[in-house]
Amino acid sequence: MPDDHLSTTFAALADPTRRAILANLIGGEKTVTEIGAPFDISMPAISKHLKVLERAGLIERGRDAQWRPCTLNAAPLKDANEWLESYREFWTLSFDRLDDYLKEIQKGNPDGRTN
Amino acid sequence: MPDDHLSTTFAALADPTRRAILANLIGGEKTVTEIGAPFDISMPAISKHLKVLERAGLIERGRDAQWRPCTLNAAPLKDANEWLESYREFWTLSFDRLDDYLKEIQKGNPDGRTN
DNA sequence: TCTGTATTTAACCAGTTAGTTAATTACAGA
DNA sequence: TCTGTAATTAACTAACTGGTTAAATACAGA
Repeated sequence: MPDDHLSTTFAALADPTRRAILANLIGGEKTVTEIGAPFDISMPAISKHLKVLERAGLIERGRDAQWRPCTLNAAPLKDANEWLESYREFWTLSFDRLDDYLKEIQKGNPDGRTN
Repeated sequence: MPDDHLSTTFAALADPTRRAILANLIGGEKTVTEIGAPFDISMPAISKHLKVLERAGLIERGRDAQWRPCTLNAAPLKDANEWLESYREFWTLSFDRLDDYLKEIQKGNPDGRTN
């Protein structure tokens, strides 16, 4: 995995377990055990996922006795969102649009415009 | 890499070469050779990147004699964008906000609110 | 200081990724 | 049909990923 900021963020998001962890942290600070509870994998596996999220800057880890509470840091998602944003005009223009276009023709609107 | 839709999309985006290829296709249809030209890697390597992008549904490939023109299909980015969108309220609330908060206190606004 | 709980590290494994070079396929045109 | 160009496939390699189990570390409290 290349080590630039955006690549690290997208790579961290390319795993459903990690996305679920982030979603879970929306509810606020959680310990590692709490984070791991919903998943059917070992604690070391959770620990590794947390390390990936931490390296991507998507979580922060505190210290409270033997607990290491994690909190969400969504800041890197802002950059990811900005990257995606420049494609916004294209995702409406893709297949969906073509679909609409074809449906429009079938309805007897020969120039295919919906507005 | 897990094979769910969103994971495949994010994984495809987790590489700067592939993101650059997509950015390049904003300019319209391109052949494989044209796509590869800016990069210092072999054609087979480009071919593999295109296969990853195709599997993620981010490009489509046509046929014109011995050329295989590629076009951007941004549709999968819409889902990625929607996933990110649910974190929007949090990325303003993270470190940046904390920064603002600290600056606000220093300016002598004891309750740290900007509004 | 001993015990129990929370978490990480070490060592390992199977599968994937991103790249390589060499060979192959697909096609247009002389 | 032969030649040149476009692109993919094959075979290989090194590094990374996501998981495992077993061991180590860090801490609170009796």
